[in-house]
Amino acid sequence: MYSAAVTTNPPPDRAASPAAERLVEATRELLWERGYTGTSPKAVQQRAGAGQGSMYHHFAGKSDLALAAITRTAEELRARADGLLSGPGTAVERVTAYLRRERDVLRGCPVGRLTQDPEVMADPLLRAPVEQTLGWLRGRLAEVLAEGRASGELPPSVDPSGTAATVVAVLQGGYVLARAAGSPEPFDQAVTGLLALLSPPRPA
Amino acid sequence: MYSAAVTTNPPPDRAASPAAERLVEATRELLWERGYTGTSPKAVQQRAGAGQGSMYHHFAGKSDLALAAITRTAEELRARADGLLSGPGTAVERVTAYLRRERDVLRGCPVGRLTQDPEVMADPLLRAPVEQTLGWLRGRLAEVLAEGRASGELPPSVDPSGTAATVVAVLQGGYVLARAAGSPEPFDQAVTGLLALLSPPRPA
DNA sequence: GTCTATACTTCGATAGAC
DNA sequence: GTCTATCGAAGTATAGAC
Repeated sequence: MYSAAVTTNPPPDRAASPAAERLVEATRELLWERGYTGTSPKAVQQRAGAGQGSMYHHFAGKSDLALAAITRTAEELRARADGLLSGPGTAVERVTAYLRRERDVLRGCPVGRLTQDPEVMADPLLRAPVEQTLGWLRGRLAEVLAEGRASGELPPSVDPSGTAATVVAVLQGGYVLARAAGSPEPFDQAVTGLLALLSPPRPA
Repeated sequence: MYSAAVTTNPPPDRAASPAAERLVEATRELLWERGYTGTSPKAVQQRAGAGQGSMYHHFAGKSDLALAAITRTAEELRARADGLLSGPGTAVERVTAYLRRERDVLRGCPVGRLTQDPEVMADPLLRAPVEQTLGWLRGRLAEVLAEGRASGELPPSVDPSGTAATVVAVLQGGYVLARAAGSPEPFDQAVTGLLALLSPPRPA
């Protein structure tokens, strides 16, 4: 019941016009790179190649633009994750595929990043997609891990909910370590370390 | 060799005067709460109860103040972690103590947070303490995990470096999940899930 | 050491012409 | 729909008096 139903809908009405569309995309990029506080309307306009008037015609203001951007980013993340977690393979294979999927590690997670922005977290409208997306991801992973336990791939000692939180935390924290180190290496180490714990080399 | 040598030195010269000291503390708090971009000199002055002139007398500017604040925060984190990791108990007990230590989960990690601030990461002076602290933490944890493997507490399949990255990532990512959820619960779940994987209930 | 005054820029938004 | 003009506030500092 947690699963997809993610038909590739056309983007929301907001992006009906080309200018609005470019504004949303520019905002998505800037929120990812600089966060909400670090992103000014002017910077968005410049990256989008749109003028002041155009921006305020299509959007009520900075937070309205951010809402459109965050909503779309959250939907994308969810669709991508669900594609792998609901794909072919055993439970452990699917979790592994998700953990090992190609990532622009040094850029970090465009959703998790927003978590560090007090202005985003203080606004219920902006915060909702962040909370929901990460909540959904934990839930979906818990389902897959529960499958793995039921099928005997994973030992009964594996608690699906807890382990799901561990898995997502390793990803989110892996990004932090990678950025601190200026290298994707710690991210890969963290993932490898987790997988070694999850499916150890056939103990007696 | 990674271990302490952390004598409780008096704070750096910077904080010799009471005003400078209050400015550094105010900056530490604000960096934690709002990040570098979100922290203005004026806000620092107000929280410190110091005037414009006072601040610019003691510090060259915003980034100089931030350097003093970040340096101190990094030193504190390291001292606290080392206290637990070099304390009494078996290797797994010490790692567990570190993972379970009391934390203000919703506030997150004052060092890991800076990782999301492009202005901090772009400045080598500000970035260095972040990189070093998290690097040191991974190294120190790897040492403790290696002890645990040598003593038979942990299976030979546990790679110290990788697992150390996993442990730190779970903490950093746990903060992210907690902030997203608005509750410490996912953090605790992630830690519990990790510990269950690290020391499973006596398999055959 | 600390204060006040001043300066210049950017932020986030509105107004009204086209 | 988009442009330019304008606005009041805040950001980040410098200058010089006390």
